[in-house]
Amino acid sequence: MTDGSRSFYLTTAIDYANGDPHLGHAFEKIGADVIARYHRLRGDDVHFLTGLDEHGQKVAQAAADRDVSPQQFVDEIAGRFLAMWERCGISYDQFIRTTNAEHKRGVVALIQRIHERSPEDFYERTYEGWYCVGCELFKRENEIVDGKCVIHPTRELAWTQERNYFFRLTRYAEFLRTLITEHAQFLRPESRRNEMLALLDQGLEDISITRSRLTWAIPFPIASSSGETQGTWVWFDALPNYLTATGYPDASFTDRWPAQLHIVGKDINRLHSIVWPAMLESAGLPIPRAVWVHGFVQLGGERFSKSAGVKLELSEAMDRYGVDAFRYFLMREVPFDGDGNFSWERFEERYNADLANAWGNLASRSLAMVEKYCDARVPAGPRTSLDDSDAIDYDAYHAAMDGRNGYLLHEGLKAVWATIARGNEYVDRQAPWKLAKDPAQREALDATMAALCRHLARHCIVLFPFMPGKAAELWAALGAPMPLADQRFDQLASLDCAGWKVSKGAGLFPKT
RNA sequence: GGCUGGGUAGCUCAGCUGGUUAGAGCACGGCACUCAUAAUGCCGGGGUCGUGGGUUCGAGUCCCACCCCAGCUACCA
Repeated sequence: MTDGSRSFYLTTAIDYANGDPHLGHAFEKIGADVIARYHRLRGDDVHFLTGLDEHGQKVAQAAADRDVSPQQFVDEIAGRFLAMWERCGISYDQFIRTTNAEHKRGVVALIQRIHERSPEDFYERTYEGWYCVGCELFKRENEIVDGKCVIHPTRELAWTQERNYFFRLTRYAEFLRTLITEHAQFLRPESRRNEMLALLDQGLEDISITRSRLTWAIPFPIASSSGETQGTWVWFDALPNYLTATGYPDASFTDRWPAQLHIVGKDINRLHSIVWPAMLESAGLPIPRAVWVHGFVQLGGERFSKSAGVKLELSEAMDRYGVDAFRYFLMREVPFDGDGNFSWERFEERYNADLANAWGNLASRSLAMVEKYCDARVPAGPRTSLDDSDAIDYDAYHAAMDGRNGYLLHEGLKAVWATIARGNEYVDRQAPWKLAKDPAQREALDATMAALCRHLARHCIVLFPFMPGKAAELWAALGAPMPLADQRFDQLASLDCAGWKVSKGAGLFPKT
C-alpha cells in the first residue's frame, strides 16, 4: 500500500504439455492469480505470465501415439489449458508457448549472448552410458534393474556415447551461494532455501544442454564439432520463457525484466533458484527478485496417479460448488508454503462453515435488515468498534499477502475470517431487531447497519483476489456505485457506503 | 545411507528465547436469540503434548537414544 504504480511482473511455472491440466496445475495458477489480483488492488502495474512448455521427447511421443503432428498435439493441449484457466478465473496478462516463434528467437538470442559474453561457459563433452531406446534417455544406475530399464524391461539397454554441449554451472557456485544467503527474499520459504544451500555444499556439476536425438526442440544455435545440429535440452528451452515473454532480445525487454516473482512448485526449485540465475548471470542479465516455492496438493492423502485412479476432474469439481468456492477451498486448506490435502469431506465442511454459514449468512442477514429497517438505503453512521478491530486484522492480512514474509495466502484468508466472526458477534451484540422496535434507538440502529455495510464492503475488496465472482456479487448487492476492480487497499479505511441502495438477492453460497 | 523439518484434543493445526489450571477452527453436547441460508451468539465435554531416559526448583518447549511421517540428495519436467 505504498508506492503507487510499481511494476510487478510475476510468473508461474509453464506446465508440460503432455497431458491435461490437473489439480496441481490449478493450485499453482490460482495461487499466482490471487497474488496478481492482490497487487492490482494495491495499484501496482501487474504483468502476470503463465504458459505451456511444449517441446521434448515426451510430447513428440504422445503426439506420435495419437498419430498427429507434435504441433497439432500441443495446439490441442494449449486449447484445453486456456479453457481451464478461463474457467478458473486466472487473470493472466500473457500466455506463452515455447513453440512460439518469439520464444524460439529469444532462446537463440540468449544462447548466443552467453556464447559471446562467456564463451568458456559452453563446451562440448562426450557422455556415455546405458541408453534405453524405449525411453529415449540415458538411464542412471538406480533406474537399472537386472541390466534393463525398469520402464522397458523387455528391451536391451545399449551402451551409447553422445557428444553434447554442456553449461559450466560449476563456475557459478559462489555467485549462487551469495545470491541465496545475502538476499533473504530471493528464495523462500526458508526450508527451500536451506535445501538449495545443502545442494551447493554438496557441490555442483555442469549440466548438459543439448541432445542429439531430440528433434522436437529448438535447434541449438552453436555448431558442434561434428557438424551435427542438436536439440536444445529443457533448461535452455523452457526456463528462458520468463525472459522471452518480455520481448527479449528487443531493447524494450528491460521495461519488464527482471521479474519480481517466480512462483514454482517444490519439484522445480532447483531449476529456478540454481540453474536459471546462473544462466542469467552468464548472460550478464539481471536476476529475478524472488522465487517462491509452493508445495503440492494431495488427493485423499495420496499424490495423484493415473494408475491408482487418484485424480479429480477439475471441471466437475468446479461444477459442484462453483469456481469461487473451489478457489477458496484450495487457498484456505492448503498452506501456500507447504503441502495440503484435498478431500470432499473437508470441502463440504469448509463450504458450510466458512462460506455459507459465516460469510454468506452474515451478508444475508445484514442486507435483509437494511432492506427491512432502512428501506434498503445504507444509512450514514460514525466509525465503530467493528471498524477498529477490522483494521487490526487487515494488518495481518497484508502481512500474509504482500510478500514481506513470503506468500502465506492461507493466513490472509484466516485474517479475513477473523473479521467475519467478529461481524456476526457484532450483529448479535447490537441486536438491530430490538433497536428497530424502539424509535428512540434510531441512531443506534443506523450506526449498526452502516458499520455492517462498511464491514461487508471491505470483505468484497480483500476477498476479490480469492473469489472475484462472489466478491463482485456482494459488491453489487450492496449497491456500490463504482466497479470493484477499481478499488484500492489504501481507500479501505475511508470506505463509506452511506446512500447505497442494497438488494439482497439470492444467498451467496446456497446450502446444498 | 546422509541432511532438513515434523509427530500436541475425533479432524486440521497454533504454541517466541523452558515458568501460573496446554490453545484455535471444524466436528460434538447444552442454553439463548429470531435479523438471517435450521443460520448466529454464549457455555461446555474432550489431550499421559510419538516412546524411553536425562538436565532443571520447573519441559510440549533443552539434551541423549529409539520409532514413525514428509522433503532434499541435480539432466522427466
